[in-house]
Amino acid sequence: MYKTHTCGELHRSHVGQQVELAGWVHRRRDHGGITFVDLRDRFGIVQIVADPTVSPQAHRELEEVRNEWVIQAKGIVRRRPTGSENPNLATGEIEVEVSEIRILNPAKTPPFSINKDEEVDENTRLRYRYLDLRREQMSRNILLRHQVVKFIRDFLTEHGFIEVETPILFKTTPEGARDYLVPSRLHAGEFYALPQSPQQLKQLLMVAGVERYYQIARCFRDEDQRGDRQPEFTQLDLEMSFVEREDIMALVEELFTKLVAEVAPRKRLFASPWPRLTYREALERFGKDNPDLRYDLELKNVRDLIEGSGFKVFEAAIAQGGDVRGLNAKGCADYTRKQIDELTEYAKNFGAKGLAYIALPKDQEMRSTFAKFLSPELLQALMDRMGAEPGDLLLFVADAPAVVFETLARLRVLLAERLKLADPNLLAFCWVIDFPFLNWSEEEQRWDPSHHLFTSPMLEDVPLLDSDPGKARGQQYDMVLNDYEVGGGSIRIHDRQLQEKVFGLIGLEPDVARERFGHMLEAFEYGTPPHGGIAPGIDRICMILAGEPNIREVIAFPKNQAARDVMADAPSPVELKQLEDLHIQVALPAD
RNA sequence: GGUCCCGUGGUGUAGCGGCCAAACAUGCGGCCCUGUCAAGGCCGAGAUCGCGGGUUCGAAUCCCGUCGGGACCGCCA
Repeated sequence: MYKTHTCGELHRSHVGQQVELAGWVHRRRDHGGITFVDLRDRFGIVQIVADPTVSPQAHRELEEVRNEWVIQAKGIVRRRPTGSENPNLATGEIEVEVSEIRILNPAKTPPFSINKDEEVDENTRLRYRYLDLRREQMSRNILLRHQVVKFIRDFLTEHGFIEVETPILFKTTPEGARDYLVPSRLHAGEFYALPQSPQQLKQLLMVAGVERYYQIARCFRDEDQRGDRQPEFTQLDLEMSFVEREDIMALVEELFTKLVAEVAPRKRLFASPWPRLTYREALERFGKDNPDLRYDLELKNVRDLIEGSGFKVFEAAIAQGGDVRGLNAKGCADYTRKQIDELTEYAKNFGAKGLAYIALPKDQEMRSTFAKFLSPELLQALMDRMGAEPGDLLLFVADAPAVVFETLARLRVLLAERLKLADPNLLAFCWVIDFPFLNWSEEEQRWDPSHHLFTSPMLEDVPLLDSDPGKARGQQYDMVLNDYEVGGGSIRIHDRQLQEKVFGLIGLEPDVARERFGHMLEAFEYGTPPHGGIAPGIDRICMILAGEPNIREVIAFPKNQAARDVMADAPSPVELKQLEDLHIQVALPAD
């Protein structure tokens, strides 16, 4: 070993000890006569002192040394002279008086500073990710991620789970996201697919009698990127046999409640036990099924109040089966026309034709897009419904229900951001349950599973699959945290007949279903336990626990928005020979 | 496929028609300095303003295109 101690562990109890340290030069302060170097390793920073009268060799070597050089230092730990302790440093009570310095590897000046927490262009950070990861914030994030995964592994192991690896080379499932394909050398014209999740495999492990499975599983989806989406990402994939919805939810709730206390003690839970919302309730109150519960700003249905008011915009929407709902932007009555226009423009992105509003300034006259239809009684009724008082701004959307929900949900998030309503130290976990089992897809003209095609309907709703499939509820549950869906799961179908029925409902021809999922159907005939599971997203959870704005900050080597690794420059062209081995011809787009 | 935003020394910013062959901070190089810890002092090097075209007497600044990056929509069972 190059070191007897880590930089971070040294303490006044080590005073008098001869130590050997190795690490990176974090900073160097050359006073001419005496030189200080902050030596950094993963565990912390310690000050080493080179006094030319004690060791001319060490002092001379440190004259050469620059930031990020890798060095080894031998010396004696001693208390710092009184008055020169550094309370900002964990090791600030002591220092190491060096007797010998060995330069292990010099370093070029890095393209950005490692020892300072300053904004750097992300492209540059990604090109030099190995340097970026040396920076305190990134190394903290990577450590946090390790602690999260470690906690999960320990917790689940204690609860009788075993981690089983599943294949990365598997089979295409065209009904989900776009697959990443891997050509087969041995089977010309055939392809493996990288798993979008180990869904089928974990169910087959239940058939195999594993009963309690988990995996820190890499998943792959070839879709466009977002701040919370990468082409490859990591899920805690988990499955249990002989359980019902409640069992999974209780387990996961306990897991993450304890995890937060352990690895993010400075964060507070918004509510424990976690609130549960039905899908319908989430929609009614927040406009979406992954609501941020950290603040109120709830949607209110005002259709019954407004019906018959004579305001054409509202009446027309209602006549077409639409809704009228609103939000109370507390204290925003002084928004200018321009600010409201901005909100309106934003709302139009989501299909709303416009925004109706009532501004209620204190000491001034009310302003409204539909003032002349607002009788004193109607105004009062609206204010009562919206919980409004002078100073507030009421915003309304009248449209098809889906548009109303989407628009108001977006406005709610936007306003909360502007009004700083969301406490960044709060973790608002909640469950959303009772999802519709199927959603009607307009463009495909058929039913789509709202979760995935192995999700079980509520057993009491199975008869509805024949009579009124849209009314059936699924045994699905989503885990939501601060405006993000961080996990989804369900009780699965474990019966071949029911599975085939669902395949039929979503328009999978029996022969296609057998070709793609024959192994599942067959397995279900060999004694399959009732089972279910969930798959929380590790990246998103770490991102929120770390307080980061995107998932790339908690992934050591992420891809950029164009799904490129800018450090290694992947993807890249390959040798013709490689393509020939794989029986692949490249057909580039014409232009 | 679409919408919006950004691109100025190594890094982060300022400048947004002439005062700019570009300013500030930091970093970098040299010299001085024995108790600093974002050490300090002095000196110095470093950008044809992403690229191409256009408008103009004059462009970092305005326009068009292009490339790169980011946010979002579509997409993500």
